[in-house]
Amino acid sequence: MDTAHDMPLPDDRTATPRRLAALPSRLLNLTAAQGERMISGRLAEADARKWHYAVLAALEEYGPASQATLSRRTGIYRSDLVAVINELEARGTVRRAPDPDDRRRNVVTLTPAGRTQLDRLDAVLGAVQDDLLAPLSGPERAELTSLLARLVAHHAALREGEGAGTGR
Amino acid sequence: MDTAHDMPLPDDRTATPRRLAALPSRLLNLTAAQGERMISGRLAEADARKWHYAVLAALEEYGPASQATLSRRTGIYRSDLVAVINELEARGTVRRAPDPDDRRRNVVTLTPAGRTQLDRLDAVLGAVQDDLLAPLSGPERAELTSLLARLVAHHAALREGEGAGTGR
DNA sequence: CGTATTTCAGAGCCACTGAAATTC
DNA sequence: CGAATTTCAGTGACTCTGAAATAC
Repeated sequence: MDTAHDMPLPDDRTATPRRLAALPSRLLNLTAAQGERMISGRLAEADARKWHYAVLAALEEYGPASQATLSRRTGIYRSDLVAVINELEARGTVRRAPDPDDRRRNVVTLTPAGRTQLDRLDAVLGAVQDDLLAPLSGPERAELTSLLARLVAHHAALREGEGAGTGR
Repeated sequence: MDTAHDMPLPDDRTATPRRLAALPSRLLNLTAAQGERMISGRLAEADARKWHYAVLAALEEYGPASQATLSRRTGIYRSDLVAVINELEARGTVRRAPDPDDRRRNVVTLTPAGRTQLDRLDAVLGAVQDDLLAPLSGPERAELTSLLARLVAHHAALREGEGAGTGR
């Protein structure tokens, strides 16, 4: 028997083609998009965007840093980071000041309000991860995270070392 | 001991904050983005985009269909599907004709050239999946795919059953 | 009438490029 | 001089909204 499902409706007009249904890159896209939707929604309620969290987290862990360093640590493009810092500064969660040791740079510093906000966002993001991974058990979540982390590390390493040889 | 690694360089200015490093939603984003980059690059060499593959695959599996049906099966927005069908039609891989039974509709049909192109794209996409999942063993790839598929199914089901409010 | 389909016009976000001005 | 930093201006892809025209 293969009708013993309580799945709602494998309607013919909404059925997903087999080639697409099992395509890892597609599943990654869909889950990532779902996460994005949840996160931007829930963060908007806290007057924040996901980049805010990344910057605040980097500042909390490593202390004050230049924008270029923050860009490398968060993966946000230097160009786009400018706007993010503007927003954070406007909310009073970071301070931006010229670096006296190297006058090309700004030093970005976490404020007490920023620390508080980071805690708030930690809670929000934690809840979202929970909703996102709801159908998975604890060990399964750990397994998924570990597999993804390995993929990220692998491709990050490739990006690093593409100076001379193949050029892809 | 924690120096027994052959990882290249945990440089201080490029180090990823712990909060970000283990965040599932972030790992999903990064891997999905990596896949996107690879796919759009490799597909461009075959004069295609990923939506092309989705539409061709749907047509191959279920036969001719209206654009609305294709939209439901591929997840492409009705609005955006128009351009995709235009592109496919221009390449001779699909045919679009008014449906005599329901004159609101177009019937989109796969051409022989479309079938050939689908085979080509199958090969390209297969190779990309392989590169994307390179660091994982066979069973690990299957595990990842299965976990992701469960997440997708779960959230898709949630989206279905929210009828009352929005009217969709 | 309400509903479905195709289509266009456009908003918003994101990743990314390019270049200018400044400073090292 | 070359290189790094901040900043702005802008492109292209993708998701999604809204509305019009047509037909059920």
